[in-house]
Amino acid sequence: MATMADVARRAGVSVSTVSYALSGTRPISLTTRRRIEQAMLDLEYTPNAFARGLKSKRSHIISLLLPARPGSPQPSSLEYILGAADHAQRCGYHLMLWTADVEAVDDLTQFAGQGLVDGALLMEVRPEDPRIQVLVDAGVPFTMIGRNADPAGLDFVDADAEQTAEAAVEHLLGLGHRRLGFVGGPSVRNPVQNAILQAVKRADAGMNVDLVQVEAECSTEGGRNAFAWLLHSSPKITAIIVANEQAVSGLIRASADFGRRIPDDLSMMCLDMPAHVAELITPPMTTAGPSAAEIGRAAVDMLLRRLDGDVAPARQLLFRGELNLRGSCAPVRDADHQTASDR
Amino acid sequence: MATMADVARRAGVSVSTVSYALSGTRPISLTTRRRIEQAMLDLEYTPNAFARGLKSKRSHIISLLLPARPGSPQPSSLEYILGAADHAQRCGYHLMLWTADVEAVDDLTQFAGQGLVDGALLMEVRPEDPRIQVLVDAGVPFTMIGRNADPAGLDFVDADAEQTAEAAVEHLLGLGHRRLGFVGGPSVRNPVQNAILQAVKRADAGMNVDLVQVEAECSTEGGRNAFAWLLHSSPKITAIIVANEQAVSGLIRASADFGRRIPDDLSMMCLDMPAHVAELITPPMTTAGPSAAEIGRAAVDMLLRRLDGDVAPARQLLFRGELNLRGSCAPVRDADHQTASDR
DNA sequence: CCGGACCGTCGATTCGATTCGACTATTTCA
DNA sequence: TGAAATAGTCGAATCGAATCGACGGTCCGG
Repeated sequence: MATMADVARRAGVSVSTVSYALSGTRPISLTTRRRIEQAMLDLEYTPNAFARGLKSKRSHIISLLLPARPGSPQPSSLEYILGAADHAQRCGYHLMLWTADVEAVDDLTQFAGQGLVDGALLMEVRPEDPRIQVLVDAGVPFTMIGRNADPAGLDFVDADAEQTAEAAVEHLLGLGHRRLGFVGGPSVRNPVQNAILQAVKRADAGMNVDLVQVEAECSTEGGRNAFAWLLHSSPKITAIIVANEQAVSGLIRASADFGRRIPDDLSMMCLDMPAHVAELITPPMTTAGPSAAEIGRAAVDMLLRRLDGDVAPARQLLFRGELNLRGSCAPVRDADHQTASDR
Repeated sequence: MATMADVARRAGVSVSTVSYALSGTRPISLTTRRRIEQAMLDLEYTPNAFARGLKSKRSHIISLLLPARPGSPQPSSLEYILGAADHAQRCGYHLMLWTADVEAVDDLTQFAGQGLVDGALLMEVRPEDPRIQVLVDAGVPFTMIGRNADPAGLDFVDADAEQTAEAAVEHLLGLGHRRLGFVGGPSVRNPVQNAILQAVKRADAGMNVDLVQVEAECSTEGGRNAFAWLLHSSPKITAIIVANEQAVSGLIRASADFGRRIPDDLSMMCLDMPAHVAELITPPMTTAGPSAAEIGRAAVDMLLRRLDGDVAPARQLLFRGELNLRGSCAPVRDADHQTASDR
């Protein structure tokens, strides 16, 4: 309510002096500073965000671009959001949510053009993501959480898909599994899918590993279908790696329907699933992947550095995915090696 | 980038004319309007949010106050957030996240004083919630999602705890259960807990229903402890109603440890758990409660109405909780009536 | 045919903070 | 001792849009 002019009047100085006292841009004598501070306290003065933003071209607001149809939420999104929001706040920034679809280019253009936000965090980045060009054109600095097909020259934070895939594959091979399945999401050219393939190839030193990959829709039904397909293409399958949170329920349900007990008959592991969700599953789901909250925080850090004038070449940060062993993976049973096709 | 002055120059009119053309506040001739629109297109003009906010005292930003320690997120929060964000956006508003703790009164005071937001949505409202006074003092209109101890005169949207409790209790009694348990959260004076108690009392027409209530911490461990306590105080218990998402994993785990199969030996039902989470559990969890996304939307609606100058007395909206029957509740077995104490 | 009601437009002021140039008083150094 | 640097403060311009009062022109009714 109170304005700078009010404070100035009460402290018996000019408006500019108050401003300098607040920002520290120019030296102010101790006595004057004290009077001003007292006046600010008395009047409960809070600088007006708009006036400040108008003149200084800095809003201290960053936005989180999260294309999300409400109704089919990914639980892990929440971790990113909270991780980012919390950290941004600690750094003196506000976090604004932008949920419009990836394709809503015009809306985004307008949003970016308003000058409301200092920068943006991009989530659910697609290989060819139209939002990137919009932000570049509008001159809004941004950091991606995930990455597009050609991220050269762009800042991003992402899970280390190669390393995570390797850890996951290694674990299952170590348990004796040789016939693996992979369930991905519907996104084109999922980097994780590729990473798994590579990891299997690399590890496959005469082990004769079999890998079947399938893309599932993000729903229980999608998971069911994926499971049926997997079993159809590789009846002797003993372990499944899932990179699609929303399909897990269907996979579990279907595996029960097909009479495959987890982990006795079938091991299952999910990538990038939050711990509290994994704990809910019976048996508790073994997972692999970095902490979403931490990635969110790192993305904020990276963005804020740019806002502070960092002109270094594009920074790209990968997060190691830890393996969280719970109860959904078990050593392969010997019987499976011989006769696993007759169920 | 382009300003109103640029547009005015290009269209050969004055700044004020452009402004009137944009807002429609005063009549503008068709030919002039067209020239202006063309100029705006040519220059890709977007009104500056700060200048607009400074002059008009309206930011078209609302904030969502969601005290959340990242690390222990409630999956249902995400539904509220996305429901609210999406709807706000549709209504031409931006949604800003504020994650500071309920007790961080000073931070909130400053935030509210900045004039950045037109209004606020309050989540995780406590019986005695200091944020309420802060917002009232700052003159920031707000709507609560949930309610405090004395919500008279305040706008809120909430689940209809009485009705939901009644539906839940009725369902279990209908299945023959007479020894019930209730697991609540750590919040003081949880209205749901009370509602359950009342519902049991009301329904108890000589049925001789037994109800044991316990508060659990929001964690797997909390759920485990609650289960042990429940079993200790009421060994013959056959059904549990849970109003604490984060304790469910512990309850499930403990019930397995104690050899109680769900739903054969023990029925379990969770209030206000999102469908996609309930589907993950084995067996799929029966739930009761309204749609979080819908509540989020309704809260936005209510708030925006106030921002549009609605001066009606406080609006208070309760949402019916639908029962979603999945697989975690079953008819009580007759044996339980006679000898359920000897496990 | 003249006065008032409207229409369409413009100039000037305002919102509240930032910042540049200028000015005074004091200090520093050659 | 005089020139230059420094500390401390002020006034005024500025950011970009909203809005009020005013003004010339058109139209209508009496």
